[in-house]
Amino acid sequence: MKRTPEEAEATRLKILEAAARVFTSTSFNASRLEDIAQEAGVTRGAIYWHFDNKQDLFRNLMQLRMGNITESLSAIYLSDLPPAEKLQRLLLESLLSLETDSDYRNGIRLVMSISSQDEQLESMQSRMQQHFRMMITHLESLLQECGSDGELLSDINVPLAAGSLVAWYEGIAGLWLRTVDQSPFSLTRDAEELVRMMLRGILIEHN
Amino acid sequence: MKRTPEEAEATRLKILEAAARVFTSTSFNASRLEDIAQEAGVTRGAIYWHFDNKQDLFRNLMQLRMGNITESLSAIYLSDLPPAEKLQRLLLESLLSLETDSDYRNGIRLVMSISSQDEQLESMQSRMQQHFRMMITHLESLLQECGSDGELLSDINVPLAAGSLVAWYEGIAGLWLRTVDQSPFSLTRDAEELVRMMLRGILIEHN
DNA sequence: ACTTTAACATACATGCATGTATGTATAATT
DNA sequence: AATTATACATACATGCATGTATGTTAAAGT
Repeated sequence: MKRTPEEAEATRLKILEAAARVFTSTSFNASRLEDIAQEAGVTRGAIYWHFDNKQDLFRNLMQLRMGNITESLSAIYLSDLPPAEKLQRLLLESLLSLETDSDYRNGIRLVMSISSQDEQLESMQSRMQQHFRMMITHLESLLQECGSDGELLSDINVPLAAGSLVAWYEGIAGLWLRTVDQSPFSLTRDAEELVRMMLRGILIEHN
Repeated sequence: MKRTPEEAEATRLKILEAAARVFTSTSFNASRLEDIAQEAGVTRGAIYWHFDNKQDLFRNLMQLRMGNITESLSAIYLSDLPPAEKLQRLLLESLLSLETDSDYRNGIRLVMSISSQDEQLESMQSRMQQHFRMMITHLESLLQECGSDGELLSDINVPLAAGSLVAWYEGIAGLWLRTVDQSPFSLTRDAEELVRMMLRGILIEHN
């Protein structure tokens, strides 16, 4: 039953994709390796061949998805738009991607799911903290640039505003992900207004 | 080993308090009834006497804490302050209570912990959804009143603003609860500024 | 005083998901 | 062509937390 390297890699990816579906459809603990294997069309033996254990599988999946997320965001971050526009686009894109990009959505869902989970995942927890701190830092420097451009309201505390923005985004994402079908708002329709409302408390408006 | 009704009620409360500590110190699944019993100074037998099972224990605890939370908030909500001030105080009090009131903090922690947990708690999940929808509805009517007072920025979509406020609060609370010791902000110091920043995008400012 | 029943403690049964050990077929190596 | 190592499948062992059944003590009823 030996496979070619390409076949092996294919089943590895199938397992990861199946894991993504199962993990995001429920919690880490409630996800049985048996279910993941079945979803991938293999047995648990295949999973234990490619990954050390359940936690390792989750870690690999997270690393993959978090990479995608930060990549798609840093594309905007590294562009040469004016900082105020960068900020607005960053928030807008993040919100819209939740509804339009199922990979991104499931990635975020995965990321948020470990917030208050088992301590088996505490290494992931600290990685997440690190991730969010980095996001806050990025937003801080963006806001700083906005300040240099005179786009910032006079009495804004930059680190506080950055933290508030990240928290706001997490909150919106969490609320929307929980409701999905019967959400109080549609992102494709309302994202722009949500961002405008939020930034109005931080940036100077000019139309 | 029969106890007086007072003694029995005392141990019931001891179990609930112990459950609160254990449940909030980790996840629902990772919390063993053995640990809770030990924390309460009883055995699992006592727990199974007072409660049907683990889920029932959690449900009773949630009901208790959610009652306290909504009670402390509706005190402000039902006061006869002008709506704009009510809104500001509601958000401010909610944030400050996180840091000052450990019962409230643990209640919120409990509430937020079931966001993406086992489907054993799906009845709790729907109750939570209901709870947050009610909060959104309350905020909507408050914002509506603000509108009647001419305190609302002209182009505000009230339901959207209400949802955004709830999401923002959840986000701040979640971020703060995860960090606790090394948080990017201190609530007692920064809550007022956070609220001002947030409401500036919704209400008309006058000083 | 005797019986009953409440409020637990203790002991036992059970399931269930994980992890491991072993089997097997096929690709790669010599 | 024979051997070896790979990529799994299958079978087995283990632990562990839940739930249940039974035992025990003391308060309440009669």
